[in-house]
Amino acid sequence: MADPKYNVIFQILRHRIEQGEYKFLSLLPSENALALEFSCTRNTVRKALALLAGQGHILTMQGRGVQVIYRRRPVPSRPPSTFLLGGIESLKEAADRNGFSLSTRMLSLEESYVDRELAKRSGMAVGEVVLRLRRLRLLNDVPLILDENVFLKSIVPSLNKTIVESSIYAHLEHELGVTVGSATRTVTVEPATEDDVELLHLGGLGCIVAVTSSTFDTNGLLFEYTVSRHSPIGFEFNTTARRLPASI
Amino acid sequence: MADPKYNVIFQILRHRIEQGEYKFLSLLPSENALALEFSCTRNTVRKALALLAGQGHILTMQGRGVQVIYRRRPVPSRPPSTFLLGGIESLKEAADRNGFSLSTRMLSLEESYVDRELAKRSGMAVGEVVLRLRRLRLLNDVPLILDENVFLKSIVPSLNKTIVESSIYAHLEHELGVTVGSATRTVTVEPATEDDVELLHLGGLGCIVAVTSSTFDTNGLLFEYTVSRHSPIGFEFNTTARRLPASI
DNA sequence: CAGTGGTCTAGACCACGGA
DNA sequence: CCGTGGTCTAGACCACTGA
Repeated sequence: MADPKYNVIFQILRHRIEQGEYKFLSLLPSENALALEFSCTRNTVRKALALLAGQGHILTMQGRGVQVIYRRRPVPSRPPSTFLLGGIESLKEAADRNGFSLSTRMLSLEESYVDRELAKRSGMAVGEVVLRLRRLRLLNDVPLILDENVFLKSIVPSLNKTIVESSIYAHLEHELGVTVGSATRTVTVEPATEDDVELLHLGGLGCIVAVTSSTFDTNGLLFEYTVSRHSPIGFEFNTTARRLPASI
Repeated sequence: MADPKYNVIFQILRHRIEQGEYKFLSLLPSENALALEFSCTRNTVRKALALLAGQGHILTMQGRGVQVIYRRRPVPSRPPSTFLLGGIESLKEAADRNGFSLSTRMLSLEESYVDRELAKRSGMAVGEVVLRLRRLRLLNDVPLILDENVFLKSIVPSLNKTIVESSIYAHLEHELGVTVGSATRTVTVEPATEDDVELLHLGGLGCIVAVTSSTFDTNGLLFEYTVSRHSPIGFEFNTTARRLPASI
């Protein structure tokens, strides 16, 4: 099964919602009707609906129906977030999807070890051999993000300028066969350092947004720890919250 | 069914993980074993596991098992986020849970209408009658958040200083019978205004974190629009991302 | 009352991983 | 090969909404 049925249904329904076929505040066809249309059981439809709810596209109401709560957003002035929709998407993918040009400049690349301090922050074991990488990322030629990546050398044995300035994630996925399983992220705001001021376009603001991220591959190995220092200019992070038991 | 079985299982498993009974990087019992333990089917266990995965506590690996990826976090210096875990939690609840004192000072409260500009931002209809409210919120007596709430008057007919300075959400839920269905939030960073500088403890930083939020009740009515201006001092926002199809 | 979404069971088949 | 998680079906019963 290349693409699960619930995922196909999810894509179709999302498309209908985003194209306005199902309008803001209107009700979707009932679960039974959708099950009939897609020749599947209610359970399968419900999984597709759960995905839509997770994106903040719909709201299910017991006894009444499923309401569309998606509103078209104004076109963003830069990719709204590296991490849209609770999913996992690389910055390059996000830029492509929104029609922005992304370029990357490698600042440094070196082999190193995990010390106690990094171990505490990242969750990696003390003494692990890692590659440390610093990159400057420009959106539409404006330097907006300073990335500091740490990769486990056992997973990512080597990197070079070419890989690092195109897309590391494409390299990981296609060349190394690494796929991301889960990532936990923390967003904080910090005073800009001299490096930040020198390298990033901060628009006069003396702070940056730090997105710190620990990433597990699908084998359950914590292989990446990254701190992305974002210029606050145009930074946007979107998320949807809902009452807990509705997320099934 | 007061509390669904999958939710009970979820709570139990989460407790075991957070107490270290199931350790970081170890495997959970198999789904079949858990189904046996809790006298239910695999499907029900899987719903509980989906909730744990949604919190970044576990990572499921096909053919291998379910790995614990939860790490104990250092005690935060203030409640890490109003909106932990993709769920919905009021600031008061978050403060209580983390043992922080929260106090609130009402700055203004007035009746108003939704104009075109607010309609565009919030998604409310032009001309709706609303209550507009400004509050200063202090954590451990430090003024850290400036809240600007807009409530639909048809849902929240009246407010007063007492309600507004204790917990609006408790009032909504217990007195008015309003429950939250879904909320979409956007996090941005903005230059501090004069008001911000005067009212908030900014620690010398010239910016604030704006968390903008549109909230639907369980009847599918967009009844609240809020902009919370947070001091960047200690601001922290946590989230978990995972490959999409795993969220079922 | 009929129709909606919410929960749960029983059982099937598949894809993947490791011994 | 067996055990793991991933998908899906068929059908049941419940809780809630609105006519």
